[in-house]
Amino acid sequence: MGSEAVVEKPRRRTESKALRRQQLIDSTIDSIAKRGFAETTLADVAAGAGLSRGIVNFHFESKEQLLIETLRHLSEEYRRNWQKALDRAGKSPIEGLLALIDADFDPAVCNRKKVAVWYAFWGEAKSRPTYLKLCADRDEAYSQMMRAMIADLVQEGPYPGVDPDLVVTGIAAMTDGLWLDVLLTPKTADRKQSIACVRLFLSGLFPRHLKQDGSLVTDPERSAP
Amino acid sequence: MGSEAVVEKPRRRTESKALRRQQLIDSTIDSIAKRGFAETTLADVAAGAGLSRGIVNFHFESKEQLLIETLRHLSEEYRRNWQKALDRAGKSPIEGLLALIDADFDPAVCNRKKVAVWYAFWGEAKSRPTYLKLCADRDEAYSQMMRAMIADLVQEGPYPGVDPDLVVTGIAAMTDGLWLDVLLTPKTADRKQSIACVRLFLSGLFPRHLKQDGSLVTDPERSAP
Amino acid sequence: MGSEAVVEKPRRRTESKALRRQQLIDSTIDSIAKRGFAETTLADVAAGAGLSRGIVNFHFESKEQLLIETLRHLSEEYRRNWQKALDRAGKSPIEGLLALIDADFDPAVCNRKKVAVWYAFWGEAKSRPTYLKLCADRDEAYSQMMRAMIADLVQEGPYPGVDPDLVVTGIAAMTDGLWLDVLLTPKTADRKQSIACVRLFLSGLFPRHLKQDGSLVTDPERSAP
Amino acid sequence: MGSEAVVEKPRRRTESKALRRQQLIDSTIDSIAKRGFAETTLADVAAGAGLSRGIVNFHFESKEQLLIETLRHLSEEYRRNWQKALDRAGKSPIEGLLALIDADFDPAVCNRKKVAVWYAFWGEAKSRPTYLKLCADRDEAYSQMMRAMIADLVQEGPYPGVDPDLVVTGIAAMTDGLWLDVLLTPKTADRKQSIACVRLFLSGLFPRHLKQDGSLVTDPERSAP
DNA sequence: AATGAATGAGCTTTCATTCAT
DNA sequence: GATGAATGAAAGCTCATTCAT
Repeated sequence: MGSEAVVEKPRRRTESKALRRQQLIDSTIDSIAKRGFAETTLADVAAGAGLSRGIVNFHFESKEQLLIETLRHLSEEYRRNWQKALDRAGKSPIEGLLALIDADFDPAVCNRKKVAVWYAFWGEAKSRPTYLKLCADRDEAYSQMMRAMIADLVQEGPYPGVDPDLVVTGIAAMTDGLWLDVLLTPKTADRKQSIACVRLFLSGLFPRHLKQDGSLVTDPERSAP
Repeated sequence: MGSEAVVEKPRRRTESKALRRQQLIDSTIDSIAKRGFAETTLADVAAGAGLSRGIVNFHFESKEQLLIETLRHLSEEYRRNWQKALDRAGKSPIEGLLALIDADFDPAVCNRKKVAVWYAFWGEAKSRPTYLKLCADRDEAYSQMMRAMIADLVQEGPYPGVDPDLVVTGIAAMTDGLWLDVLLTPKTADRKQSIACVRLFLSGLFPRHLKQDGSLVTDPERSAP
Repeated sequence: MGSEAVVEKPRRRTESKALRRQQLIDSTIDSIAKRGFAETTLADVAAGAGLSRGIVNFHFESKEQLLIETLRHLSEEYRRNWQKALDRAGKSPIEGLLALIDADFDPAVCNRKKVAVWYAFWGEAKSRPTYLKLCADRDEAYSQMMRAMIADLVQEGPYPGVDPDLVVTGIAAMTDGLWLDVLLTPKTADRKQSIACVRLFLSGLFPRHLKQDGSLVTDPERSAP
Repeated sequence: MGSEAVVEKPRRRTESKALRRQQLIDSTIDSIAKRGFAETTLADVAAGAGLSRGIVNFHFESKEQLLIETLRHLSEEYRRNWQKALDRAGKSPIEGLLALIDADFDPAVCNRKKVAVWYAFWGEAKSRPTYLKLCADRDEAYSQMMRAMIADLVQEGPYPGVDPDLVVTGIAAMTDGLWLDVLLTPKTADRKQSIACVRLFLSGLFPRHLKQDGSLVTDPERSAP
């Protein structure tokens, strides 16, 4: 993580196209994180992958196409990460919700390099419709999945008067904003604190499921008060 | 707001330096919002301001300096906006807090153009230390001010077990994330809903001050429960 | 003729070298006619022949060599065309001359595609000595053959004061110029008119052999005046 | 003629735009004649004009635009040349016609450099609609002007049975073809011979005006036969 | 014999910066 | 102060050529 792709051994000239594309996407992510979006050149990307200058236009149509594929890759990786977390989590809504939140701060997706790249794409989204669409789609997939979960939780509570849509919007927003802290103040932002932060706010809304310290309310307790 | 700067009348060749600088900064904001950070050129900026090509290097040291001044201007505008809101607000912590939140979604600072530019700078922050510093400072100023307010609120509650730092982090994060919605899904994100969203989460933490529907608890009620 | 070479059936990997070379030359002619000389790439040529990218450098030394062979092929085809016409023509000088002129506007050599390619090579001739030589040789072969024919005609007339060399130069020039009309104004230039044009000019010089309407003077008439 | 533009003196940085454009067009003509169309790069053109690399895209939109303007310039120069010749010529049709033919072989327009460039453009005409249009227009202007002249001559003769359109086509074609000789065999092609060639063919069609040796028939003679 | 991934030189183009006016 | 022509470095991209397979 964070280092330029290094050529360990003189690699065979012909590798599978998919592998080459992945190498180039990885190098693109490295470069955007390191140099920024505006300063990333195809020469940087090629050099980072230990390949020759013309390679990108060979495997991708253009620089723009490479960037789009990079964003697509990032999106896919993000989606797979929370999907996997959900698969592993307990069946109850609150367990699923917490798994999802943990996943958002999993070092695999939430590290300074990846976050920097996400912000780079968001930063260009307004002026590039394709990015806008891909970013909006990512959020939409995440939100849809979480909405059902929160709705169940509200019913289970029950928590009358809590609008699930508003909760989803808030959690998703808080996550993105906490990522910004990872980017801007990496010293003070850390996984544990970020998760605690989200749980604190949730505990206020869902006291029958979550204590203020972020720990889960066990069923016997819940039935009691 | 939102349109390229237009030259209404043949302006006098000699205007004050400050005015020229402001014109160029405004045009820079317009261009970043319209074309994106990476695609903004000095020619665009000059043309947007109705001025000649060489003008930027005359009034600013370089393109980089113009961008830095633009970010500084944006930061300053943001700070003045919440400062003004605070000055106008009631003296109690909860009133101040709500005023602050409202200010964050004031159309003057939270519109798609300005938000796009903020994200553009955040997107470049990792690779440009100066931006990083300016962005972190903006957040720090905001957080410091809010921290005192939340601390008072927690004491006033009292809300034992609520960590003011965590609350500040969460609100600030949620705000930034809600801005992203303005950028990515302008159709569905609006001021009223954003404010409602933040208040909902606050109501969970500070029930003696804020009802779930986001309205203020009046003092007599509070003394009751 | 006129369309890109199409691969009808999965061809055997091993075809005779000569056939491959011919395929590539045909594809080169198609590409130059379609895209122009400057825009013709080896990838175009290979794709047009339904073959792989590296093929040209395999069957020809280089792109330049392919182009030279293409010009050579064109020259050869042109020469064979008038040769064949002469073989078929009557033995008299005027019959030979008319056969030659007809041959120059035979659709096999004088169609918009082929003419475009000829002009493409002429267009590059000044800066490429090899092209210059090949083009000059083509003209020389044609002129030499025609010179003898005209000389006979002049003697047969007799047409004292008509310089055969000048006549040859003029006819050859008119032919090339009429080809340009095929290239530039294909709508109005056609075989019949082109032939009529050349014959009109010849009728003025050789009135004992050719009438103003382009038809042949029969022997009995000729003896008369 | 024929040599690269040379920088005689350290020229002032700011020259009129028109002058710069002309310099670049001249350099383009030099380069196409020297290196050919396909091998002419903007770097060559800029260097030939003694200017910096980026200059062409500054004064012309693109390379293609420069080439189009070059062709336009060439066309204009050609038209002005025969126009001027006509203005100077005697009023009679035959005098005008001969002046026109002389003009076509005037060293100002018919020299190896210029002819090479004309052929370069003709060589690319099929695949570039703009060139095609410009070239066709050039021919059309020339033909229209000459058609009237020939029609008068035919009437004056009278030369019943001579189709003026066919004569115009033939003369124009012969001219273009004789230019090709200047390009391909500069040693043997010269102004005097080219003019003699055209006149020879005309003398056959218009014997009351032109003798076989190319000299003019004086009026008294004409009335005689 | 044939393929097509890979190379890298060189192209057009862009653009921050300079500077004579 | 302000202009905009000019510069030249560096970008994205093209493509002839090479070569492992």
